[in-house]
Amino acid sequence: MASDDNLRNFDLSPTEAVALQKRLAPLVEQRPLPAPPRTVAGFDLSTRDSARAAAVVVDTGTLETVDEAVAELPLRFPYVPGLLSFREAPAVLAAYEALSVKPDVLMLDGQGLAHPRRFGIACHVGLILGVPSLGAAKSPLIGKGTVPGLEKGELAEIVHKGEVVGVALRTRPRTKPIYVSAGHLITLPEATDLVLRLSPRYRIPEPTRRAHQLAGRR
DNA sequence: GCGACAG
DNA sequence: ATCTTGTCGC
Repeated sequence: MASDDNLRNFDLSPTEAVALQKRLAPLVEQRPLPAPPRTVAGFDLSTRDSARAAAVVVDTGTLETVDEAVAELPLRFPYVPGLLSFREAPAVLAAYEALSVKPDVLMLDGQGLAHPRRFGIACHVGLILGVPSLGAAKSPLIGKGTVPGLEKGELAEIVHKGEVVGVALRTRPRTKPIYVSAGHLITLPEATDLVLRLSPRYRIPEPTRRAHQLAGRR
């Protein structure tokens, strides 16, 4: 149908991409997960001439990797802050399709609602797939001055235009925080809890760490 | 108008 | 993201 064609359209100019974000942002929903998630898939990619995306599905209870996949696609959009999904989402979606085990939640390396137009890559991918998603970024796009306490688990809300759009979360003591925000079909508290539980030892949550390793460089 | 700016 | 070895600190 026509709506599906719109959602999957990445053949746009930066100006058109911004317009599309404004049109799709209202469709993103923040709501509780239907049930406690058993699996979370982390996505990451390495880029050169083409983009190599990797997806790793992790069991939230044991932290074991239960499935993984990679996909390679040519890069067709430049890196523009605020428009990351138009560059990375095609490869991420291909990696998702290649998975045998479909995850309960998607963890993207970037922002969700903590975005100037409330439409970071986690919102975009989650909306396209209709699957709960969250953004766990290594640096902020908005909310730069938000600093949480130094102990693991401490957080500080990222407020933008009067709204709490995410949190800066300390996943490791005295180490730079991870910026968490809801993508689609999940709440911020749920996203924050998941990221923390999936970061038992390192700053970067396990799903993302493993996907980063798998995407590797060539 | 001048900076800032996920990966 | 990518270019790149050793090194300081918990």
